[in-house]
Amino acid sequence: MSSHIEENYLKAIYKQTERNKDGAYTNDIANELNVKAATVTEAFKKLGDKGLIFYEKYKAVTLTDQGRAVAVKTIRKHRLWEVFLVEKLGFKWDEIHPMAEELEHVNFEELTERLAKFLGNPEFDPHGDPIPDKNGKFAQNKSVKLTAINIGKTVAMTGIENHTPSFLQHLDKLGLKLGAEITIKDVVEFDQSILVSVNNKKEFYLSQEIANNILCK
Amino acid sequence: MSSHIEENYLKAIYKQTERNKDGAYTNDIANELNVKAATVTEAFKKLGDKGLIFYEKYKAVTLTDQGRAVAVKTIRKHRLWEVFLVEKLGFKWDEIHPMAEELEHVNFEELTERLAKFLGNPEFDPHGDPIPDKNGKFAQNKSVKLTAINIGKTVAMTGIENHTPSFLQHLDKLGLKLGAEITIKDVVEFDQSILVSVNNKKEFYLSQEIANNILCK
DNA sequence: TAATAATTTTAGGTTAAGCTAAATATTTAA
DNA sequence: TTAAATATTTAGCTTAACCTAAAATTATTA
Ligand SMILES: [Mn+2]
Ligand SMILES: [Mn+2]
Ligand SMILES: [Mn+2]
Ligand SMILES: [Mn+2]
Repeated sequence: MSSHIEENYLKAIYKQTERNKDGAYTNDIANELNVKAATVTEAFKKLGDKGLIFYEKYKAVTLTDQGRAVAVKTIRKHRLWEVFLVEKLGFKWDEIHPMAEELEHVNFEELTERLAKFLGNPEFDPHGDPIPDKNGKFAQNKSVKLTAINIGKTVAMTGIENHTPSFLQHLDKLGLKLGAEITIKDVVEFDQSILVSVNNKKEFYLSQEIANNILCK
Repeated sequence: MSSHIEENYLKAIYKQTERNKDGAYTNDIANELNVKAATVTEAFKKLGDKGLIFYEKYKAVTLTDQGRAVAVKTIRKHRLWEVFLVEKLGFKWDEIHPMAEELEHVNFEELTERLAKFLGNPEFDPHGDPIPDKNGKFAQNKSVKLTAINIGKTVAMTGIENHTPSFLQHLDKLGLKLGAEITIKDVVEFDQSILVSVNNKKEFYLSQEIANNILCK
């Protein structure tokens, strides 16, 4: 299994396990990576043989320490390149994911570490996601969903839980970027949408669906 | 044929054709890419079918316009990343080739063009090799080999014809980097080695072998 | 120019990573 | 608690990119 492909499987398993700590099911990964379930079963067998995941037929898989290390390193590379693309090359946050998806597979430890230093050892990527350090440690960010904030409170936007370009572009249009000060003005009982003001300026309604995908603290 | 592999073949054919305008022979490419001759024959057939090279059995192959465009774009990406690695990340010129060899295959036109701009649209890479512009045009650099310079003349070092780490490291040790002012003090009749001074300071002998791999103007 | 050497191609095989269709196992719901 | 639905695995195929060994072609040299 080429390292490129291996890294994509391990990263997908890592992310799925973050959502559901049982682990990752065949279908989860098939959907994430746009391959068929049968293909994933084969991949699971090989990753199991290599000691990168725990695999038992019909059970959700989880990462071994070794597998997790590969996944976390890949995430580190991905997020560092995303910072590079935004901070140095001026891309917008909705444009960078596909490029980082390729750059993350260039494997030279010295390159990664020098890139990190060049960027000032950032702790968060342009989407507010934490960048693990070279030992695999993530900065703790105890953010909560915007839907959990009470009326009257003001919070700072720290991240998002949906990375699709359409969601990101919509946030841009609303002036909602990382660091924005959001005040909860009201909650509509009928549909749970919320009335917010941003940086004490613009005021508008956000659907529950949107508010659920915004993290803050 | 994955684009990654295709680009490596086309780049190798391009470079070989620069050396020998007949084109590239099966064995040339097999040696360059560390694969067997039979593998190259197969690749030639596929590249021929795709309209990227002109292939006739037992003849040297040459690039079509389309194939040349891919090769030149790959060279552009390679050399831009080399500039990045040296100028921004502080790598030395003997360390960068393997990393650029991977980075060159990340294919997003906008990324390449923004990288170029970020680097100040450089015309030469850290080895003095010209970087084609986005239309595939190379800056003309009419450099000549150091062995072609007469006694008494002073020239500026502009490039090299050998990119091995050991050669590059040796040049470093001698203080010979791009831009260095080299004065030809003497030519030894016995072995054609030359006595040079660098930046009017150090003076030493260079074997013909070495002098042949140094370009200047 | 004929024999030898070198190069290239062909034939046949392997491995990785994907696929579809069918078989099997697990989960859900009547 | 069985039947139906869903999920996973197995079996068998395909394609790309490599390989070795043998055959064919081209180039060199005696
Ligand atoms: Mn990826
Ligand atoms: Mn991100
Ligand atoms: Mn390459
Ligand atoms: Mn170079």
